[in-house]
Amino acid sequence: MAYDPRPVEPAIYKRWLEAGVFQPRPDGEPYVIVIPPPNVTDVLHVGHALNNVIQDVLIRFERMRGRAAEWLPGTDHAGIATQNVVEKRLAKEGRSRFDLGRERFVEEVWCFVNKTGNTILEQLKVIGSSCDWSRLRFTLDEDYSRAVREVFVRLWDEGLIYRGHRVIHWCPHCLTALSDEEAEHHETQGNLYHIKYPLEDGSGFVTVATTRPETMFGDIGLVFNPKDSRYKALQGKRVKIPLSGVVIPIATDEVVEQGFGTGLLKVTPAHDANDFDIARRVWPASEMPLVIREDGTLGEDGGHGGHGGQKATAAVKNKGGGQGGRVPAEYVGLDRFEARKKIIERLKATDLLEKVEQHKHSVRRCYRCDTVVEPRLSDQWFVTMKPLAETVMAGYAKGEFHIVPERWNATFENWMNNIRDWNISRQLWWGHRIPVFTCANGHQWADRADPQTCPKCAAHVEQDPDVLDTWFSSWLWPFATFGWPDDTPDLRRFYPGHTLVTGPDILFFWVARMLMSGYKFMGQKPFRTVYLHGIARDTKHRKMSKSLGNGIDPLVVVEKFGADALRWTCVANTALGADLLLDPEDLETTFAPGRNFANKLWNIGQFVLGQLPTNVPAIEAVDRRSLTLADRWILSRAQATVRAATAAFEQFRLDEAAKRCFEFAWNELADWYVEAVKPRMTGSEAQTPQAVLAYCLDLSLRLLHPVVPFISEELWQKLPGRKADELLAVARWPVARPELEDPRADQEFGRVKTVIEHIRSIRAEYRVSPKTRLRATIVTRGNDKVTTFDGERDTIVRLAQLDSLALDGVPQGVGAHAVFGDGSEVVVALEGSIDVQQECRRLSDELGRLDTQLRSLAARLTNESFVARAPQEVVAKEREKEKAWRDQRDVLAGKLKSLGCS
RNA sequence: GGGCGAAUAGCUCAGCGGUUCAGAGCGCCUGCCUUACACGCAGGAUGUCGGGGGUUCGAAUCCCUCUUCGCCCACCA
Repeated sequence: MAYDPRPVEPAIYKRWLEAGVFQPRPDGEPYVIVIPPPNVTDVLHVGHALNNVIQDVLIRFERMRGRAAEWLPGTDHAGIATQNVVEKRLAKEGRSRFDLGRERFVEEVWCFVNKTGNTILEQLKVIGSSCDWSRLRFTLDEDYSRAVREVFVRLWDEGLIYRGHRVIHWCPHCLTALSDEEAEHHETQGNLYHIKYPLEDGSGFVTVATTRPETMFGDIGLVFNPKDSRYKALQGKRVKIPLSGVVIPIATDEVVEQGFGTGLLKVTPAHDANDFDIARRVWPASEMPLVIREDGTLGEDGGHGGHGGQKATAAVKNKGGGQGGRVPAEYVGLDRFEARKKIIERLKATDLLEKVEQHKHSVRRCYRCDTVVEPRLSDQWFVTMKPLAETVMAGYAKGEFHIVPERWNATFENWMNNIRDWNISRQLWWGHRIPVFTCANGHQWADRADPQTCPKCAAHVEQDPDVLDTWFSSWLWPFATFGWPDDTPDLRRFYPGHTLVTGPDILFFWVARMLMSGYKFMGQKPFRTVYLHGIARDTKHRKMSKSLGNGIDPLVVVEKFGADALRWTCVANTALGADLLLDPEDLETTFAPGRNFANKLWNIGQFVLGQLPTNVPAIEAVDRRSLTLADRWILSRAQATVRAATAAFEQFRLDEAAKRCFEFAWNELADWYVEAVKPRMTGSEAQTPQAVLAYCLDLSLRLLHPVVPFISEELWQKLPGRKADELLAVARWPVARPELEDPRADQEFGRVKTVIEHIRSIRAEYRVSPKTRLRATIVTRGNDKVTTFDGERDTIVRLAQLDSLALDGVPQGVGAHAVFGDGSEVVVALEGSIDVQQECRRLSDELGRLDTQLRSLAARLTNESFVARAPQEVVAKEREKEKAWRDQRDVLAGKLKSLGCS
């Protein structure tokens, strides 16, 4: 019967919850991880699974090592994302948020969040996440909101928050401003349109290259590089914007690259950050007309940037007459991309389009809805980031925290050292409302409370309508979750945390900013280690995403293969920081290894448990003299495994730790020890192997528990002597016992394995049925002591399926030979079925292989530089090897001769 | 334009600062339902470690360079 995780996993999880083992023990040194809070509306995808499995492995490892393990869970209100989800639902009913109004809309969102917000948390439980659910947080919790507000007010009072009038990224779909980080770069194949701007004086035209012709109604001038001799004559002249006829000046500016396009640049200050800077240098008094509305259509709606601050001057003369006539009527209301097409057609028709070139460039898109972002002049709240970043970098330089893998250092440093101010206002309704108040008399301040009247003049006050960027609340996660700004016991105990586990995609969004807020408000780092894991991708290396439809539903995987299998794949297939590649087309290949391993463990458990009496002696109570070579070998391997696995976990090499434990359980314990020990399991001699088996199974389960917690717990429960309330989840992590380390046993049992493998190999080579028992003889030489094999004679007989094994006798009749060690031989009697020709070929192939190796070894050893410069122990080892091989070769050669091979 | 990463068996990848490192899983071939396990057991085959150069006694492993992919950053009109 194969192991079925389906009934086991939920039951085990329930037991953990009931026992309260996920809450940190009251004593002991804390180990703290704060979860990257998933969006409340999220449903679990593989990315979450990977992220949370890694955290769970680390937290379970440290919990077993006796730390007070605190894994703080929670969710993020995710302003834009959540608002979008609810708006989409409203849209299905033909309604918009404007129909509801702000208050009712926010109620609607709360309603939705309260109903569906726990979905992902329940899913995290399904995959085994051992979060401290008693400390669950949400970024819109009352306490948490207080922290957000406190931070805002403090920054405001320090003058680190300011109103900026500048070109920001605007999403025409989400209808909000975005930060630089939220506008993702996408390399795009576009066009460079060469457009003719007629000179005002009718003396011809100049050509300007642009990728965004639809912005031209917002042009306030053209510039060329002062060094550009081609255009000297244009200085001071004016041109007409095609299709609108608005007259704009020509000037010079250093930033214009002569080699790009025509060397003439159209300046659209309200829709291009670079042009904004140019305009302020060249035409400081100029108006900056907005010609694309908030929704992405052409027209002049004023909007957030409508009050430009500067008045129109003579530099811009509106030929069409009248205010607001910059965009010709036929384009007003057209979507920007339609407008682009139409404009190009018209330009072509009026012979004002000189040419169109293909042009690859980076287009920014909204990280939430993928809409092409519109640069737009606007008034927004910004945080001055430089001082915050500098504090972090001072701590970073002192090594107060570090990033693994290290290769992210450069990226992190580069971003921090070139930090730009953070646009924190969003034109949304869902989120923390910006606590800035303005009275009728123009007094403005940030407030912890909601004032009704102005403290200075008692006038009526109004609160800023916008909300804060979601990340302005999540950047406080490591301390706001523990009660800050109050000085709580939790905060004192759990700050700073230890390991922050996340993907590199939110290094800037979240990690860097948490560091800044941590240093700023807590006076020190929020965590010691930032562990950046890979990203879940499909086999074509594409990020898994809903839109591509290449995702894998972790719950389907759990249903088909079990949570342990899912976890196994996440852990074993991702080397430190490497991406996790999964094939959505072939779940079997992707997840079967974990399921198979769980099944193997289950069966090892079935066997071992079946052998154990209720009172198994502890391993330390076993008389050392009763240990056989096989016992000593597996016990020694166990110690090596403990050391290797512990070290690997400590270094975040989860894949290595998992694989090492896998090898111990499967390849060493099951494949060799269990098979070797079977004959000893009956009778009075059974006590020792029982103790060894119990010890090895217990050890394997402990070591594997962080990775496959369910099956390990299930089996561990069944070990004899378990008290009813004992749980593996809080059992002690094994420590290597030096007294059980036995390098000699490693070596000697290694020889036993070699002999068995040789015999098996010979059997296969000569196609001897497994049913046929064979007779074999071992002739030892050199260090290959006959006593070694004598002690394990039964093992060899059993595992090589022999009839009898002679030691140091004279091999009878004809047989197949294998040489090993210091020229020792194993001879398998094969009267009748042996083919001398075949045997000759086998042996001479072997001899050939040996000769080749020997030659290269000899070359190395006769190389004086090698002997002189290589480390002594390397040379000594090579010498030993050479001697053994030489002996083997001599024996082989002798055999060939005696067989009469040519 | 700058930075980073990847190129190793048919596939997905290990190989953690050099001398049994040429590996694992899956797939493939040959035998096996050997009373824990066919989600298994045993035995096999497959790679000029992307190309070129260099350092060294010795290089998938370090340095340089080229090619191909991917990612991040940038005021690529």
